[in-house]
Amino acid sequence: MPDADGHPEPEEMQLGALLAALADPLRRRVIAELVRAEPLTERTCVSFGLPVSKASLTHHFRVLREAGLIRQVDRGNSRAAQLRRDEIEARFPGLLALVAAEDRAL
Amino acid sequence: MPDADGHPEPEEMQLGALLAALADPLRRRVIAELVRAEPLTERTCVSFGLPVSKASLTHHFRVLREAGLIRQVDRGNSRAAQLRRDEIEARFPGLLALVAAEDRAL
DNA sequence: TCAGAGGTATGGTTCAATCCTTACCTTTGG
DNA sequence: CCAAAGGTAAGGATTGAACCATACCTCTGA
Repeated sequence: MPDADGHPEPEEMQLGALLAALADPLRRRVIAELVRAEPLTERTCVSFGLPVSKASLTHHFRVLREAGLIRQVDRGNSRAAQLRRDEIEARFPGLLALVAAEDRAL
Repeated sequence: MPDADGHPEPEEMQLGALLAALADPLRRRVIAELVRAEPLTERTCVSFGLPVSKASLTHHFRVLREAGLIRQVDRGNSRAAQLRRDEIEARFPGLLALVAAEDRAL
């Protein structure tokens, strides 16, 4: 069962949900940046500078979280988003590399 | 430019379109079967036994074709669908393996 | 020649994704 | 204490995806 914040366990991750999450260009941009960053990088939603409202940000990050791509942890003032790199790589090897390899010019 | 039937050239394939096409479980089922089959296997739309109408079949196979996943060639009586295995593998290595590795119990 | 199989096109419905605005909560930091 | 920042929730508009029924086209094969 996913935890209270909707993080699925690795064995609960669904390929369909991951692909659907990554089909959106904004969400793919977030994941691509995290893949290219240092392994344990933590970022706030706002820090990606996506051209949408705060409410839409919440939506997109929920999709990423519930698919299992990111983990969001409470940091008091904010919620830090972190790529679940190793867990994804173990279950769906090569997936993150595909996203990272995409042309940066979206 | 895609040809008259909407087949994109390898360099025209968009990761977003491929992921969106593969996000649908029926379409993923088609691709998974083709990946597991003999390399040059040709199948008709109907042969996959998908639980949708003929009109919906046309829709799904168009999505697969326009994303670049399959090639549909005229065989007179019918149109044969063939996986564009090598072209996809060259441009998005590992993508097909992910689909093929998914649990067969959809 | 013509019935049937494989596909496509059209028109229309339904449902979900995306997006926004507004309002509100929590924590930090002055 | 209180303003500002990060984030969520609720409500509503818009768009597109998926689906079906029907009609139609083309080719095969009896």
